[in-house]
Amino acid sequence: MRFALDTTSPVPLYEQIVHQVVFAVASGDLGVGDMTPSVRDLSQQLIVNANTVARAYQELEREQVLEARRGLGMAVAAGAPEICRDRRKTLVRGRVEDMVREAVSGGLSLDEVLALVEAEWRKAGGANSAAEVRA
Amino acid sequence: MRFALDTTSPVPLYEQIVHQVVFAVASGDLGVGDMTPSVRDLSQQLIVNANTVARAYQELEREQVLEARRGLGMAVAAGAPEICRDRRKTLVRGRVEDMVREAVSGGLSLDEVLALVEAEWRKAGGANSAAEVRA
Amino acid sequence: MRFALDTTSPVPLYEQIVHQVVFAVASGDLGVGDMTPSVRDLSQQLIVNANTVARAYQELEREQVLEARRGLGMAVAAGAPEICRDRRKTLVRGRVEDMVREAVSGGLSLDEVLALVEAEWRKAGGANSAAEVRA
Amino acid sequence: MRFALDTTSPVPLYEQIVHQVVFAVASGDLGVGDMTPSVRDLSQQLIVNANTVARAYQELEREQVLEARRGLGMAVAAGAPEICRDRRKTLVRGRVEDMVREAVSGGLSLDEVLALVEAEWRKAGGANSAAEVRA
DNA sequence: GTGGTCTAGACCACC
DNA sequence: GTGGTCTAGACCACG
Repeated sequence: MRFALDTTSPVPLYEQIVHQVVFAVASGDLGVGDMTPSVRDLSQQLIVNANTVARAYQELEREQVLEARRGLGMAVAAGAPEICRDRRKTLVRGRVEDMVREAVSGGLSLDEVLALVEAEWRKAGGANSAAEVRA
Repeated sequence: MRFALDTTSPVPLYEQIVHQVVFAVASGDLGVGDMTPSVRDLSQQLIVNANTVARAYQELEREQVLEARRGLGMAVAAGAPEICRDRRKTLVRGRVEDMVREAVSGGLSLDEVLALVEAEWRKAGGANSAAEVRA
Repeated sequence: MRFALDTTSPVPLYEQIVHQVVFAVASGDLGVGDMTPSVRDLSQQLIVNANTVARAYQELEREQVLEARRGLGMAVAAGAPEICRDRRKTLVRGRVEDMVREAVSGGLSLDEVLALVEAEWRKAGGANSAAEVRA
Repeated sequence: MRFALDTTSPVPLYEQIVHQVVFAVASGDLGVGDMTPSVRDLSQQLIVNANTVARAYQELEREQVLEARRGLGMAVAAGAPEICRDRRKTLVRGRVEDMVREAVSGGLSLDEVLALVEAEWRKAGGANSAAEVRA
Protein backbone atom coordinates (compact mmCIF):
# COMPACT_ATOMS: atom_id res chain seq x y z
CA MET A 1 0.00 0.00 0.00
CA ARG A 2 1.60 3.21 -1.19
CA PHE A 3 0.22 6.51 0.01
CA ALA A 4 1.11 9.92 -1.31
CA LEU A 5 -0.15 13.23 -0.01
CA ASP A 6 -0.31 16.53 -1.86
CA THR A 7 0.37 19.23 0.70
CA THR A 8 -0.46 21.97 -1.82
CA SER A 9 -3.98 20.67 -2.42
CA PRO A 10 -6.89 22.44 -0.75
CA VAL A 11 -8.15 19.01 0.27
CA PRO A 12 -7.25 18.44 3.94
CA LEU A 13 -4.51 15.92 4.58
CA TYR A 14 -6.69 13.73 6.78
CA GLU A 15 -9.29 13.63 4.01
CA GLN A 16 -6.68 12.62 1.45
CA ILE A 17 -5.71 9.75 3.72
CA VAL A 18 -9.35 8.73 4.01
CA HIS A 19 -9.71 8.74 0.23
CA GLN A 20 -6.63 6.64 -0.30
CA VAL A 21 -7.77 4.01 2.16
CA VAL A 22 -11.22 4.00 0.58
CA PHE A 23 -9.73 3.56 -2.87
CA ALA A 24 -7.38 0.84 -1.65
CA VAL A 25 -10.29 -1.10 -0.19
CA ALA A 26 -12.48 -0.51 -3.22
CA SER A 27 -9.79 -1.84 -5.55
CA GLY A 28 -9.04 -4.82 -3.36
CA ASP A 29 -5.50 -3.74 -2.46
CA LEU A 30 -6.78 -3.85 1.10
CA GLY A 31 -8.97 -6.84 1.91
CA VAL A 32 -11.44 -7.50 4.70
CA GLY A 33 -9.58 -8.23 7.91
CA ASP A 34 -6.31 -6.67 6.77
CA MET A 35 -4.67 -4.33 9.26
CA THR A 36 -3.80 -0.81 8.20
CA PRO A 37 -0.41 0.64 9.11
CA SER A 38 -0.32 1.91 12.68
CA VAL A 39 -1.00 5.57 13.29
CA ARG A 40 2.60 6.18 14.20
CA ASP A 41 4.05 4.27 11.26
CA LEU A 42 1.85 5.94 8.70
CA SER A 43 2.43 9.37 10.18
CA GLN A 44 6.17 8.86 9.77
CA GLN A 45 5.79 7.50 6.27
CA LEU A 46 3.64 10.44 5.17
CA ILE A 47 5.55 12.96 7.26
CA VAL A 48 2.45 14.28 8.96
CA ASN A 49 1.44 14.49 12.57
CA ALA A 50 0.11 11.34 14.19
CA ASN A 51 -3.08 13.20 15.08
CA THR A 52 -3.78 13.75 11.41
CA VAL A 53 -3.60 10.04 10.67
CA ALA A 54 -5.62 9.24 13.79
CA ARG A 55 -8.30 11.61 12.64
CA ALA A 56 -8.47 9.89 9.27
CA TYR A 57 -8.73 6.47 10.90
CA GLN A 58 -11.48 7.69 13.19
CA GLU A 59 -13.42 8.99 10.23
CA LEU A 60 -13.00 5.64 8.52
CA GLU A 61 -14.22 3.84 11.61
CA ARG A 62 -17.29 6.07 11.72
CA GLU A 63 -18.00 5.13 8.12
CA GLN A 64 -17.59 1.45 9.02
CA VAL A 65 -14.68 1.02 6.66
CA LEU A 66 -12.26 0.22 9.47
CA GLU A 67 -12.85 -1.20 12.90
CA ALA A 68 -10.62 -0.76 15.91
CA ARG A 69 -9.12 -3.90 17.42
CA ARG A 70 -8.20 -2.52 20.78
CA GLY A 71 -4.52 -2.65 21.53
CA LEU A 72 -3.86 -4.17 18.13
CA GLY A 73 -4.73 -1.64 15.46
CA MET A 74 -7.32 -0.96 12.79
CA ALA A 75 -8.70 -3.70 10.54
CA VAL A 76 -10.76 -3.46 7.36
CA ALA A 77 -14.36 -4.12 8.37
CA ALA A 78 -16.65 -6.76 6.92
CA GLY A 79 -18.88 -4.63 4.71
CA ALA A 80 -16.07 -2.26 3.74
CA PRO A 81 -15.49 -3.21 0.07
CA GLU A 82 -19.08 -2.49 -0.87
CA ILE A 83 -19.13 0.75 1.11
CA CYS A 84 -15.88 1.85 -0.49
CA ARG A 85 -16.91 1.07 -4.03
CA ASP A 86 -20.06 3.10 -3.40
CA ARG A 87 -18.11 5.94 -1.92
CA ARG A 88 -15.57 5.99 -4.70
CA LYS A 89 -18.32 6.36 -7.23
CA THR A 90 -20.11 9.00 -5.17
CA LEU A 91 -16.89 10.96 -4.78
CA VAL A 92 -16.15 11.09 -8.48
CA ARG A 93 -19.76 11.73 -9.33
CA GLY A 94 -19.69 14.73 -6.98
CA ARG A 95 -16.72 16.17 -8.83
CA VAL A 96 -18.42 15.55 -12.14
CA GLU A 97 -21.52 17.37 -10.91
CA ASP A 98 -19.45 20.37 -9.84
CA MET A 99 -17.72 20.44 -13.16
CA VAL A 100 -20.85 20.03 -15.25
CA ARG A 101 -22.67 22.74 -13.28
CA GLU A 102 -19.87 25.16 -13.95
CA ALA A 103 -19.61 24.17 -17.59
CA VAL A 104 -23.33 24.53 -18.21
CA SER A 105 -23.58 27.88 -16.47
CA GLY A 106 -20.52 28.93 -18.45
CA GLY A 107 -22.29 28.07 -21.67
CA LEU A 108 -19.96 25.31 -22.89
CA SER A 109 -21.21 22.48 -25.06
CA LEU A 110 -21.04 18.82 -24.18
CA ASP A 111 -18.57 18.25 -27.02
CA GLU A 112 -16.20 20.85 -25.68
CA VAL A 113 -16.36 19.40 -22.19
CA LEU A 114 -15.77 15.84 -23.35
CA ALA A 115 -12.77 17.03 -25.32
CA LEU A 116 -11.45 18.80 -22.21
CA VAL A 117 -11.88 15.65 -20.14
CA GLU A 118 -10.02 13.51 -22.67
CA ALA A 119 -7.20 16.07 -22.87
CA GLU A 120 -6.81 16.21 -19.08
CA TRP A 121 -7.05 12.44 -18.90
CA ARG A 122 -4.05 12.03 -21.17
CA LYS A 123 -2.13 14.67 -19.25
CA ALA A 124 -2.83 12.79 -16.01
CA GLY A 125 -1.68 9.54 -17.58
CA GLY A 126 -4.80 7.57 -16.71
CA ALA A 127 -5.82 4.25 -18.23
CA ASN A 128 -8.11 4.29 -21.24
CA SER A 129 -10.42 1.37 -20.70
CA ALA A 130 -11.73 -0.65 -17.84
CA ALA A 131 -9.73 -3.62 -19.15
CA GLU A 132 -6.56 -1.59 -18.94
CA VAL A 133 -7.39 -0.63 -15.36
CA ARG A 134 -7.60 -4.20 -14.24
CA ALA A 135 -4.47 -5.16 -16.15
CA MET B 1 -28.53 40.38 -14.31
CA ARG B 2 -29.87 37.79 -11.89
CA PHE B 3 -27.54 36.43 -9.25
CA ALA B 4 -28.15 33.45 -7.07
CA LEU B 5 -25.82 32.43 -4.25
CA ASP B 6 -25.65 29.07 -2.57
CA THR B 7 -24.64 29.64 1.05
CA THR B 8 -24.30 25.90 1.61
CA SER B 9 -21.76 25.47 -1.18
CA PRO B 10 -18.11 25.10 -0.24
CA VAL B 11 -17.34 27.75 -2.85
CA PRO B 12 -16.84 31.09 -1.09
CA LEU B 13 -19.58 33.65 -1.60
CA TYR B 14 -17.26 36.26 -3.09
CA GLU B 15 -16.01 33.67 -5.57
CA GLN B 16 -19.55 32.79 -6.59
CA ILE B 17 -20.16 36.47 -7.32
CA VAL B 18 -16.96 36.69 -9.34
CA HIS B 19 -17.97 33.66 -11.39
CA GLN B 20 -21.39 35.02 -12.15
CA VAL B 21 -20.04 38.34 -13.35
CA VAL B 22 -17.41 36.59 -15.44
CA PHE B 23 -20.00 34.33 -17.04
CA ALA B 24 -22.36 37.27 -17.65
CA VAL B 25 -19.61 39.14 -19.46
CA ALA B 26 -18.46 36.08 -21.37
CA SER B 27 -21.98 35.41 -22.61
CA GLY B 28 -22.60 39.05 -23.51
CA ASP B 29 -25.32 39.63 -20.89
CA LEU B 30 -23.02 42.34 -19.62
CA GLY B 31 -21.41 44.46 -22.36
CA VAL B 32 -18.33 46.67 -22.31
CA GLY B 33 -19.11 49.90 -20.50
CA ASP B 34 -22.16 48.53 -18.64
CA MET B 35 -22.29 49.42 -14.95
CA THR B 36 -22.58 46.68 -12.36
CA PRO B 37 -24.94 47.15 -9.39
CA SER B 38 -23.45 49.17 -6.55
CA VAL B 39 -21.84 47.27 -3.69
CA ARG B 40 -24.70 48.33 -1.42
CA ASP B 41 -27.47 47.36 -3.80
CA LEU B 42 -25.98 44.01 -4.64
CA SER B 43 -25.20 43.19 -1.01
CA GLN B 44 -28.82 43.92 -0.09
CA GLN B 45 -30.13 41.93 -3.02
CA LEU B 46 -27.97 38.90 -2.16
CA ILE B 47 -28.30 39.36 1.60
CA VAL B 48 -24.58 39.18 2.18
CA ASN B 49 -22.12 41.46 3.86
CA ALA B 50 -21.10 44.46 1.78
CA ASN B 51 -17.48 43.46 2.32
CA THR B 52 -18.15 40.25 0.46
CA VAL B 53 -19.40 42.06 -2.62
CA ALA B 54 -16.59 44.58 -2.37
CA ARG B 55 -14.09 41.76 -2.29
CA ALA B 56 -15.61 40.24 -5.43
CA TYR B 57 -15.48 43.58 -7.26
CA GLN B 58 -11.91 44.11 -6.11
CA GLU B 59 -10.98 40.73 -7.49
CA LEU B 60 -12.70 41.53 -10.78
CA GLU B 61 -10.88 44.84 -10.97
CA ARG B 62 -7.57 43.07 -10.38
CA GLU B 63 -8.38 40.78 -13.30
CA GLN B 64 -9.23 43.79 -15.44
CA VAL B 65 -12.80 42.65 -15.93
CA LEU B 66 -14.23 45.70 -14.18
CA GLU B 67 -12.81 49.17 -13.78
CA ALA B 68 -13.74 51.71 -11.14
CA ARG B 69 -15.38 54.90 -12.37
CA ARG B 70 -14.80 57.15 -9.41
CA GLY B 71 -17.96 58.32 -7.78
CA LEU B 72 -20.07 56.32 -10.18
CA GLY B 73 -19.36 52.63 -9.62
CA MET B 74 -17.80 49.76 -11.52
CA ALA B 75 -18.00 49.37 -15.29
CA VAL B 76 -17.17 46.44 -17.54
CA ALA B 77 -13.67 47.09 -18.91
CA ALA B 78 -12.68 47.20 -22.55
CA GLY B 79 -10.90 43.85 -22.87
CA ALA B 80 -13.28 42.11 -20.51
CA PRO B 81 -15.20 39.80 -22.90
CA GLU B 82 -12.05 38.14 -24.16
CA ILE B 83 -10.63 37.82 -20.65
CA CYS B 84 -13.88 36.35 -19.39
CA ARG B 85 -14.20 33.80 -22.14
CA ASP B 86 -10.65 32.70 -21.33
CA ARG B 87 -11.36 32.55 -17.66
CA ARG B 88 -14.54 30.63 -18.15
CA LYS B 89 -12.59 27.97 -19.95
CA THR B 90 -9.81 27.98 -17.34
CA LEU B 91 -12.35 27.61 -14.57
CA VAL B 92 -13.98 24.60 -16.13
CA ARG B 93 -10.59 23.13 -16.95
CA GLY B 94 -9.68 23.41 -13.26
CA ARG B 95 -12.77 21.43 -12.31
CA VAL B 96 -11.98 18.88 -14.96
CA GLU B 97 -8.48 18.51 -13.54
CA ASP B 98 -9.85 17.93 -10.03
CA MET B 99 -12.28 15.38 -11.31
CA VAL B 100 -9.80 13.53 -13.47
CA ARG B 101 -7.27 13.37 -10.65
CA GLU B 102 -9.84 11.78 -8.38
CA ALA B 103 -11.07 9.40 -11.05
CA VAL B 104 -7.58 8.23 -11.94
CA SER B 105 -6.55 7.67 -8.34
CA GLY B 106 -9.86 5.87 -7.85
CA GLY B 107 -8.97 3.48 -10.65
CA LEU B 108 -11.79 4.38 -13.01
CA SER B 109 -11.38 4.11 -16.77
CA LEU B 110 -11.79 6.95 -19.23
CA ASP B 111 -14.87 5.26 -20.67
CA GLU B 112 -16.57 5.15 -17.30
CA VAL B 113 -15.79 8.79 -16.64
CA LEU B 114 -17.05 9.96 -20.01
CA ALA B 115 -20.26 8.05 -19.42
CA LEU B 116 -20.62 9.70 -16.03
CA VAL B 117 -20.11 13.14 -17.56
CA GLU B 118 -22.72 12.54 -20.22
CA ALA B 119 -25.18 11.28 -17.63
CA GLU B 120 -24.69 14.31 -15.41
CA TRP B 121 -24.85 16.58 -18.40
CA ARG B 122 -28.29 15.33 -19.31
CA LYS B 123 -29.40 15.61 -15.70
CA ALA B 124 -28.22 19.23 -15.65
CA GLY B 125 -30.04 19.92 -18.90
CA GLY B 126 -27.08 21.36 -20.75
CA ALA B 127 -26.82 21.91 -24.50
CA ASN B 128 -25.38 19.12 -26.61
CA SER B 129 -23.26 20.85 -29.23
CA ALA B 130 -21.45 24.12 -29.71
CA ALA B 131 -23.93 25.00 -32.45
CA GLU B 132 -26.78 24.54 -30.05
CA VAL B 133 -25.05 26.82 -27.55
CA ARG B 134 -24.84 29.68 -29.99
CA ALA B 135 -28.38 29.17 -31.21
CA MET C 1 -27.87 27.92 27.55
CA ARG C 2 -25.91 26.58 30.47
CA PHE C 3 -23.30 23.93 29.86
CA ALA C 4 -21.48 21.94 32.49
CA LEU C 5 -18.76 19.37 31.92
CA ASP C 6 -17.72 16.56 34.20
CA THR C 7 -13.98 16.16 33.79
CA THR C 8 -14.00 13.02 35.93
CA SER C 9 -16.42 11.18 33.65
CA PRO C 10 -15.07 8.57 31.24
CA VAL C 11 -17.20 10.23 28.56
CA PRO C 12 -14.93 12.43 26.41
CA LEU C 13 -15.37 16.16 26.87
CA TYR C 14 -16.21 16.77 23.21
CA GLU C 15 -18.89 14.11 23.44
CA GLN C 16 -20.37 15.71 26.53
CA ILE C 17 -20.61 18.98 24.60
CA VAL C 18 -22.30 17.19 21.73
CA HIS C 19 -24.84 15.66 24.10
CA GLN C 20 -25.63 18.96 25.74
CA VAL C 21 -26.25 20.66 22.43
CA VAL C 22 -28.39 17.75 21.29
CA PHE C 23 -30.43 17.90 24.48
CA ALA C 24 -30.76 21.70 24.24
CA VAL C 25 -32.12 21.40 20.71
CA ALA C 26 -34.38 18.48 21.61
CA SER C 27 -35.90 20.42 24.49
CA GLY C 28 -36.32 23.58 22.44
CA ASP C 29 -33.84 25.64 24.47
CA LEU C 30 -32.05 26.03 21.15
CA GLY C 31 -34.33 26.69 18.20
CA VAL C 32 -33.79 26.31 14.47
CA GLY C 33 -31.62 29.14 13.19
CA ASP C 34 -30.22 30.03 16.61
CA MET C 35 -26.48 30.53 16.74
CA THR C 36 -24.42 28.51 19.20
CA PRO C 37 -21.71 30.25 21.23
CA SER C 38 -18.52 30.70 19.25
CA VAL C 39 -15.82 28.09 19.62
CA ARG C 40 -13.62 30.53 21.49
CA ASP C 41 -16.34 31.77 23.83
CA LEU C 42 -17.55 28.32 24.73
CA SER C 43 -14.03 27.03 25.24
CA GLN C 44 -13.42 29.81 27.74
CA GLN C 45 -16.73 29.25 29.47
CA LEU C 46 -16.11 25.52 29.84
CA ILE C 47 -12.39 25.93 30.46
CA VAL C 48 -11.42 23.49 27.75
CA ASN C 49 -9.28 23.86 24.67
CA ALA C 50 -10.86 25.49 21.63
CA ASN C 51 -10.06 22.37 19.61
CA THR C 52 -12.25 20.32 21.89
CA VAL C 53 -15.24 22.57 21.26
CA ALA C 54 -14.46 22.72 17.55
CA ARG C 55 -14.44 18.95 17.42
CA ALA C 56 -17.85 18.82 19.07
CA TYR C 57 -19.25 21.37 16.63
CA GLN C 58 -17.85 19.45 13.69
CA GLU C 59 -19.46 16.28 14.93
CA LEU C 60 -22.76 18.14 15.24
CA GLU C 61 -22.41 19.48 11.73
CA ARG C 62 -21.81 15.96 10.43
CA GLU C 63 -24.99 14.86 12.13
CA GLN C 64 -26.84 17.76 10.55
CA VAL C 65 -27.69 19.28 13.90
CA LEU C 66 -25.65 22.43 13.24
CA GLU C 67 -24.63 24.07 10.02
CA ALA C 68 -21.67 26.36 9.53
CA ARG C 69 -22.41 29.89 8.42
CA ARG C 70 -19.01 30.83 7.14
CA GLY C 71 -17.42 33.68 8.95
CA LEU C 72 -20.44 33.95 11.21
CA GLY C 73 -20.64 30.83 13.32
CA MET C 74 -22.72 27.71 13.74
CA ALA C 75 -26.51 27.74 13.47
CA VAL C 76 -29.06 25.10 14.44
CA ALA C 77 -30.05 23.36 11.19
CA ALA C 78 -33.56 22.97 9.85
CA GLY C 79 -34.22 19.32 10.64
CA ALA C 80 -32.29 19.44 13.90
CA PRO C 81 -35.12 19.21 16.50
CA GLU C 82 -36.40 15.95 15.09
CA ILE C 83 -32.91 14.51 14.77
CA CYS C 84 -32.09 15.54 18.34
CA ARG C 85 -35.26 14.13 19.85
CA ASP C 86 -34.48 10.86 18.09
CA ARG C 87 -30.91 10.89 19.26
CA ARG C 88 -31.85 11.71 22.82
CA LYS C 89 -34.10 8.72 22.93
CA THR C 90 -31.53 6.49 21.28
CA LEU C 91 -28.86 7.61 23.73
CA VAL C 92 -30.92 6.81 26.79
CA ARG C 93 -32.18 3.59 25.28
CA GLY C 94 -28.57 2.55 24.73
CA ARG C 95 -27.80 3.08 28.39
CA VAL C 96 -30.91 1.19 29.38
CA GLU C 97 -29.85 -1.71 27.17
CA ASP C 98 -26.40 -1.80 28.78
CA MET C 99 -27.95 -1.76 32.21
CA VAL C 100 -30.57 -4.39 31.50
CA ARG C 101 -28.03 -6.71 29.90
CA GLU C 102 -25.86 -6.51 32.98
CA ALA C 103 -28.82 -6.92 35.33
CA VAL C 104 -30.15 -9.96 33.50
CA SER C 105 -26.78 -11.68 33.31
CA GLY C 106 -26.34 -10.83 36.98
CA GLY C 107 -29.59 -12.60 37.78
CA LEU C 108 -31.52 -9.64 39.16
CA SER C 109 -35.29 -9.46 38.88
CA LEU C 110 -37.22 -6.73 37.12
CA ASP C 111 -38.65 -5.59 40.45
CA GLU C 112 -35.22 -5.12 41.95
CA VAL C 113 -34.04 -3.16 38.93
CA LEU C 114 -37.06 -0.88 38.88
CA ALA C 115 -36.54 -0.18 42.57
CA LEU C 116 -32.90 0.65 41.89
CA VAL C 117 -33.89 3.04 39.11
CA GLU C 118 -36.39 4.83 41.30
CA ALA C 119 -33.86 5.14 44.10
CA GLU C 120 -31.20 6.59 41.81
CA TRP C 121 -33.76 8.86 40.23
CA ARG C 122 -34.57 10.46 43.55
CA LYS C 123 -30.89 10.76 44.39
CA ALA C 124 -30.31 12.54 41.07
CA GLY C 125 -33.22 14.89 41.74
CA GLY C 126 -35.01 14.24 38.48
CA ALA C 127 -38.62 15.12 37.74
CA ASN C 128 -41.28 12.49 38.36
CA SER C 129 -43.71 12.87 35.50
CA ALA C 130 -43.70 14.21 31.99
CA ALA C 131 -45.98 17.04 33.17
CA GLU C 132 -43.41 18.04 35.74
CA VAL C 133 -40.70 18.07 33.08
CA ARG C 134 -42.56 20.55 30.95
CA ALA C 135 -43.45 22.77 33.95
CA MET D 1 -18.23 -22.36 33.12
CA ARG D 2 -18.96 -20.93 29.67
CA PHE D 3 -17.47 -17.56 28.82
CA ALA D 4 -18.36 -15.39 25.88
CA LEU D 5 -16.53 -12.19 25.03
CA ASP D 6 -17.77 -9.41 22.81
CA THR D 7 -14.76 -7.87 21.11
CA THR D 8 -16.91 -5.11 19.64
CA SER D 9 -18.17 -3.93 23.03
CA PRO D 10 -16.63 -0.82 24.53
CA VAL D 11 -16.20 -2.78 27.75
CA PRO D 12 -12.57 -3.94 28.00
CA LEU D 13 -12.00 -7.64 27.53
CA TYR D 14 -10.39 -8.11 30.93
CA GLU D 15 -13.37 -6.43 32.54
CA GLN D 16 -15.77 -8.72 30.73
CA ILE D 17 -13.87 -11.69 32.11
CA VAL D 18 -13.99 -10.22 35.61
CA HIS D 19 -17.73 -9.73 35.35
CA GLN D 20 -18.36 -13.25 34.18
CA VAL D 21 -16.37 -14.74 37.04
CA VAL D 22 -18.10 -12.47 39.54
CA PHE D 23 -21.51 -13.44 38.22
CA ALA D 24 -20.62 -17.12 38.18
CA VAL D 25 -19.59 -16.96 41.82
CA ALA D 26 -22.59 -14.86 42.81
CA SER D 27 -24.96 -17.35 41.24
CA GLY D 28 -23.20 -20.36 42.72
CA ASP D 29 -21.99 -21.76 39.40
CA LEU D 30 -18.54 -21.41 40.92
CA GLY D 31 -18.30 -22.50 44.56
CA VAL D 32 -15.75 -21.68 47.26
CA GLY D 33 -12.56 -23.65 46.63
CA ASP D 34 -13.29 -24.36 42.96
CA MET D 35 -10.36 -23.79 40.63
CA THR D 36 -10.72 -21.44 37.67
CA PRO D 37 -9.23 -22.42 34.30
CA SER D 38 -5.54 -21.67 33.97
CA VAL D 39 -4.52 -18.41 32.33
CA ARG D 40 -3.25 -20.36 29.34
CA ASP D 41 -6.32 -22.51 28.89
CA LEU D 42 -8.72 -19.63 29.24
CA SER D 43 -6.73 -17.38 26.92
CA GLN D 44 -6.79 -20.11 24.27
CA GLN D 45 -10.46 -20.76 24.79
CA LEU D 46 -11.35 -17.06 24.49
CA ILE D 47 -8.74 -16.34 21.82
CA VAL D 48 -7.30 -13.41 23.70
CA ASN D 49 -3.84 -12.51 24.87
CA ALA D 50 -2.74 -14.33 28.01
CA ASN D 51 -1.96 -10.95 29.55
CA THR D 52 -5.61 -10.07 29.31
CA VAL D 53 -6.70 -13.10 31.29
CA ALA D 54 -3.87 -12.57 33.76
CA ARG D 55 -5.02 -9.03 34.30
CA ALA D 56 -8.56 -10.17 34.99
CA TYR D 57 -7.36 -12.77 37.50
CA GLN D 58 -5.13 -10.20 39.14
CA GLU D 59 -8.09 -7.87 39.50
CA LEU D 60 -10.16 -10.69 40.99
CA GLU D 61 -7.38 -11.50 43.42
CA ARG D 62 -7.22 -7.86 44.47
CA GLU D 63 -10.94 -7.97 45.17
CA GLN D 64 -10.48 -11.18 47.19
CA VAL D 65 -12.72 -13.15 44.88
CA LEU D 66 -9.91 -15.49 43.84
CA GLU D 67 -6.78 -16.51 45.67
CA ALA D 68 -3.64 -17.87 44.16
CA ARG D 69 -2.70 -21.45 45.08
CA ARG D 70 0.95 -21.47 44.22
CA GLY D 71 1.83 -23.90 41.51
CA LEU D 72 -1.79 -24.95 41.12
CA GLY D 73 -3.78 -21.97 39.90
CA MET D 74 -6.51 -19.69 41.16
CA ALA D 75 -9.25 -20.82 43.53
CA VAL D 76 -12.49 -19.14 44.58
CA ALA D 77 -11.80 -17.52 47.96
CA ALA D 78 -13.73 -18.08 51.15
CA GLY D 79 -15.68 -14.84 51.33
CA ALA D 80 -16.16 -14.66 47.57
CA PRO D 81 -19.89 -15.40 47.21
CA GLU D 82 -20.89 -12.55 49.47
CA ILE D 83 -18.41 -10.17 47.83
CA CYS D 84 -19.67 -11.14 44.41
CA ARG D 85 -23.31 -10.71 45.24
CA ASP D 86 -22.45 -7.24 46.54
CA ARG D 87 -20.40 -6.43 43.51
CA ARG D 88 -23.06 -7.64 41.17
CA LYS D 89 -25.45 -5.17 42.73
CA THR D 90 -22.87 -2.37 42.71
CA LEU D 91 -22.16 -3.01 39.04
CA VAL D 92 -25.77 -2.75 38.07
CA ARG D 93 -26.23 0.26 40.30
CA GLY D 94 -23.37 1.95 38.44
CA ARG D 95 -25.10 1.37 35.12
CA VAL D 96 -28.34 2.66 36.58
CA GLU D 97 -26.57 5.81 37.71
CA ASP D 98 -25.14 6.40 34.22
CA MET D 99 -28.52 5.87 32.67
CA VAL D 100 -30.41 8.05 35.12
CA ARG D 101 -27.90 10.88 34.74
CA GLU D 102 -28.34 10.84 30.99
CA ALA D 103 -32.12 10.59 31.22
CA VAL D 104 -32.40 13.48 33.68
CA SER D 105 -30.13 15.75 31.66
CA GLY D 106 -32.13 14.76 28.59
CA GLY D 107 -35.30 15.93 30.28
CA LEU D 108 -37.11 12.60 30.40
CA SER D 109 -39.59 11.80 33.14
CA LEU D 110 -39.33 8.90 35.57
CA ASP D 111 -42.41 7.32 33.99
CA GLU D 112 -40.87 7.33 30.54
CA VAL D 113 -37.66 5.80 31.84
CA LEU D 114 -39.42 3.05 33.76
CA ALA D 115 -41.39 2.21 30.64
CA LEU D 116 -38.18 2.04 28.65
CA VAL D 117 -36.61 -0.28 31.20
CA GLU D 118 -39.58 -2.63 31.17
CA ALA D 119 -39.59 -2.67 27.38
CA GLU D 120 -35.89 -3.50 27.21
CA TRP D 121 -36.29 -6.05 29.94
CA ARG D 122 -38.85 -7.96 27.95
CA LYS D 123 -36.71 -7.71 24.85
CA ALA D 124 -33.77 -9.18 26.80
CA GLY D 125 -35.99 -11.97 28.11
CA GLY D 126 -35.20 -11.43 31.79
CA ALA D 127 -37.12 -12.83 34.72
CA ASN D 128 -39.96 -10.76 36.16
CA SER D 129 -39.77 -11.24 39.90
CA ALA D 130 -37.21 -12.20 42.49
CA ALA D 131 -39.18 -15.39 43.11
CA GLU D 132 -38.88 -16.32 39.48
CA VAL D 133 -35.13 -15.75 39.62
CA ARG D 134 -34.66 -18.21 42.45
CA ALA D 135 -36.92 -20.74 40.81
C1' DG E 1 3.03 -1.97 21.01
C1' DT E 2 -2.04 -0.02 19.73
C1' DG E 3 -5.60 3.90 19.23
C1' DG E 4 -8.09 7.90 21.89
C1' DT E 5 -8.22 12.28 24.14
C1' DC E 6 -6.67 16.69 25.38
C1' DT E 7 -3.82 20.92 25.43
C1' DA E 8 -1.26 24.69 23.44
C1' DG E 9 -0.35 27.43 19.93
C1' DA E 10 0.05 28.40 15.09
C1' DC E 11 -1.87 29.67 10.39
C1' DC E 12 -5.55 29.94 7.02
C1' DA E 13 -9.80 31.45 4.45
C1' DC E 14 -13.97 33.68 4.97
C1' DC E 15 -17.31 37.38 6.36
C1' DG F 1 -14.80 38.29 14.32
C1' DT F 2 -15.91 33.13 12.64
C1' DG F 3 -14.70 27.96 12.01
C1' DG F 4 -11.04 24.57 9.92
C1' DT F 5 -6.58 22.43 9.74
C1' DC F 6 -2.24 21.11 11.39
C1' DT F 7 1.67 20.40 14.59
C1' DA F 8 3.87 19.13 18.86
C1' DG F 9 3.80 16.85 22.77
C1' DA F 10 1.52 14.87 26.71
C1' DC F 11 -1.25 11.22 29.14
C1' DC F 12 -4.37 7.29 29.23
C1' DA F 13 -6.43 2.56 28.76
C1' DC F 14 -5.92 -1.61 26.41
C1' DG F 15 -3.54 -6.01 24.80
